[in-house]
Amino acid sequence: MASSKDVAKRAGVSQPTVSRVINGSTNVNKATIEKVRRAMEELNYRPNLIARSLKQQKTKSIALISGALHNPFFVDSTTTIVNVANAHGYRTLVYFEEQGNNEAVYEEVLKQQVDGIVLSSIFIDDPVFKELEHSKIPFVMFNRRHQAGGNFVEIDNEQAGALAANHLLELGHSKIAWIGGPTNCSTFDGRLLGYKKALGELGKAAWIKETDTTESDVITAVDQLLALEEPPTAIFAATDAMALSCQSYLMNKGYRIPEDMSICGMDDIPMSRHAAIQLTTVTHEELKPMGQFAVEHLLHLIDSPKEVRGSMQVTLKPKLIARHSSGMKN
Amino acid sequence: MASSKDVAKRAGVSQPTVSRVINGSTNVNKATIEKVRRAMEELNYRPNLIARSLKQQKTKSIALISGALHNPFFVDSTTTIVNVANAHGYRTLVYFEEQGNNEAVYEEVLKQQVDGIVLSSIFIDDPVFKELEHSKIPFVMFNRRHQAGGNFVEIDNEQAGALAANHLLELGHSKIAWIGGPTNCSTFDGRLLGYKKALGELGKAAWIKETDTTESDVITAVDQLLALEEPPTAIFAATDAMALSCQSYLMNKGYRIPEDMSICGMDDIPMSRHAAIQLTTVTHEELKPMGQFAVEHLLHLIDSPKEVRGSMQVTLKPKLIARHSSGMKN
DNA sequence: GATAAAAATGAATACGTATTCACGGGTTTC
DNA sequence: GAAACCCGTGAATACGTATTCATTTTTATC
Repeated sequence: MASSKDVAKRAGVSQPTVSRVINGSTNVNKATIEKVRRAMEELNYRPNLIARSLKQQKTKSIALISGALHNPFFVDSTTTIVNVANAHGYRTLVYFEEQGNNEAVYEEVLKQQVDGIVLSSIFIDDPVFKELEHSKIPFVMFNRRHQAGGNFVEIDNEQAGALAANHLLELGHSKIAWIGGPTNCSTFDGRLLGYKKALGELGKAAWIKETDTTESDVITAVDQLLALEEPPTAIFAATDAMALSCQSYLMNKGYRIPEDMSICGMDDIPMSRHAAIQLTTVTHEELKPMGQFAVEHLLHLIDSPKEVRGSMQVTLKPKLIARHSSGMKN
Repeated sequence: MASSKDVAKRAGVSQPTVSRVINGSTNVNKATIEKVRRAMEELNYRPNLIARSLKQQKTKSIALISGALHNPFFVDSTTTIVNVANAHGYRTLVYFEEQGNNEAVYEEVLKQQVDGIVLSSIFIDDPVFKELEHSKIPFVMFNRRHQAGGNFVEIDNEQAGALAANHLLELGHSKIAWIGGPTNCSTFDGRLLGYKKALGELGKAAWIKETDTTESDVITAVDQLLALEEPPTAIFAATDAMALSCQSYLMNKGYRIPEDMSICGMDDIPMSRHAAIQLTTVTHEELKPMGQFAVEHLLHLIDSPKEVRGSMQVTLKPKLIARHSSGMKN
C-alpha cells in the first residue's frame, strides 16, 4: 500500500505537504495541491487511519456494547447508533454482551482506544462502572442504567411496569404473571417493581418468573405457570421478544390469544405490529430512539473539553399501546 | 493512559522487555516477568492495539459489510460472523449497505487497514469487485455473489426459486406472483429465474414485481397485484422479510392466509416459525450458517501465505419448508 | 524599494509498540 | 581452558501519519 511518503516522492514535495493536502490545510499553494492530488490518484493512495489514530491520540471511533441481536430491540438501536455515529464521522465497533463473560468484552474495548462507549448491557451494580470512570473514556448507557448514575437514557421502567399491570387489571384480570429477565438489570428490576406496586395484594410470588430471557427458559417459565393450581389469565412479559416466545408457545399448545391468555409485552418492536401478532406493549413517547439520545450525547461529550462535560440523565415517559393480544377476562 | 515505557520504567527494565512479557516470549527471566506483571497491574496498563497494529502491519480485524438489519436474515449472519471472528481473536467492524452510497462505505473500509472483508451487499456486476481484488485484501462474499466469481458461499437461488414455484403449483395455484428485490443482486436474479423456468408459459410479466425490499414498496406491489384483472392466488416473496410484509398487509385487508392467498418466503428467519406466522419458506440444508462458512474461510485466507491462498465457491442446496401460509387453491 | 508581514514549504520529531541486532555472562563441549 | 553456544537484556529502529519549528519565498505597506 502506498504511503504518504510515496505520494510525496512522486509529487516532488515533502511528506508533511502531502499531509496538509489531505487535511485541507489552507496554507498550501494551489499548484502544489494539484500535483499532490494527481500523485495520490496515480498511486491509488488511501490514508492509513491506524497511523493517524496513533499520532492524533484519537481514533474517531466508538464502541457499542449491545445486548444480543436475537432481541429485536437491540437490532433497531444498533442500526440507529451505527448510522448516527457514521453521519458524524465516527465508526462503531460493535460488541455483544456475553453471558458471564462481559469482563473480557470490556477489557477488549479498552485496548481499542475508542473515543467513547455506548453500552446497553450494564448491571445495576456492575463493577465495570468504576473501571470505566477510572479509564476517563466518556461513556453513555442506554436502556439499562447503573445505580451510581452516570450518563444514561432509559424509560421509566417502574411506571412502565405499572402501566402494563394496570392495563391487564382493567381488563378484569386478577391473576397476572410477570415473566422477565434477571433483576440485576435496572430494566427488569423496575418493571417488576411497577408490576408489584400495581398489583398490591394480588401479586403472588408464584406468578413471578425470572428467566435468562432465552426462548427455552421463557417456555419453561410458561409451563410452570400453567401447572399452577391457580394459573394466571394474563402475562406481562418484560420484553416483546419474550412476549413473542410466550405467544407462540401458547398458541402451539392450543391456547387462544387473548381469549385464553392475555399477553402484554414491552418495547414495541416492529414485529409486534404484524397483523398476525398484534401485541399489546409498552414503549416510550416518540421523541427519538433511545440509541440516538445516547450516541448524540456521547459525541457531544467527546467533543467537549474534559472540564465542561455535562451529564445527561434522561428518563422517558412510558405509554401503553393496546393491541389485540390483551383482552377482557372472560 | 500508561504506556509500555511507563511500565518499563516502573519495573526497572527496558521497553522491549515489557513487550516480550506481553507477548509471552520465552526468553525472559521468571523474576523479570513477575516484576513487569506487577508494574502493569499497578499502572492499570493496557496494550495499545492501535500502535501494535501500526507496527505489525495487521490489525487483527475484519470488516463486515452487511445488508441492513431490518431484514432478520442479516441479523443472524451478523451475530454469527462477529462471534466466530471474536473466537478467533479477530474483531469485526460492522458496516451497513447504504442504498446508492456503497462506494463511500468501501472507501472507508479500505482506509481501516482491515485484514479481510466479508460482504453480503455486492451487486452482480459491481465495479467494487475489481477494486477489492486490486487492494489485495482477502474478501469473501456470502449470500450474494459477483459475476466474476471470487470467494463466495451462496444458496442455489435458481433451484430455490423453482422449489418455491413448484410447491405452489403443486398446491393447485396457476396464478403465482413473484415479489423480490433488484435483479442486479444475484439472489433476486436467481430466484426470479427459477420461478420463471418452473412456471414456463404460466409466468406472466404482470405478476413479477421488483421492489427495493422496503415494506412500503412491497405493499405498493401487493396493491398492484390485487388490482389486476387476474390477481394471483399465491405469492412467492423472495425473502421472508418481504413475505411477512405481504402477510401482514393482506391480513389487515381482510384476506385470510392461506385461504385467500398463499405465501411462500425464503430464508427461514426465526420469526417464520412463530405459531401465528407459520411461513412456508425455502432455506439451505443445515450444514452451518452461510455467515460462518464465509468468515471461517476468510480467516483461513488471512492466515495463509498469499501464494497458496485457495478459493472457495460454495453453492448450498436449497430445501423447502412447508408451513401453514401456503395451502391448496380452493 | 526597503521592511515588515504573510504564505508556503521542509526537517525533525512524536505517537506506542514490536523487532532486529548487539552484547555480556553463563553453560556446555572437546 | 578455549571455542561454541544459549539465555536474558537493552539500544536503536520502523510502522505512517500529523505537528512543531525553522526557513525560504511571496505579498503587502509606507
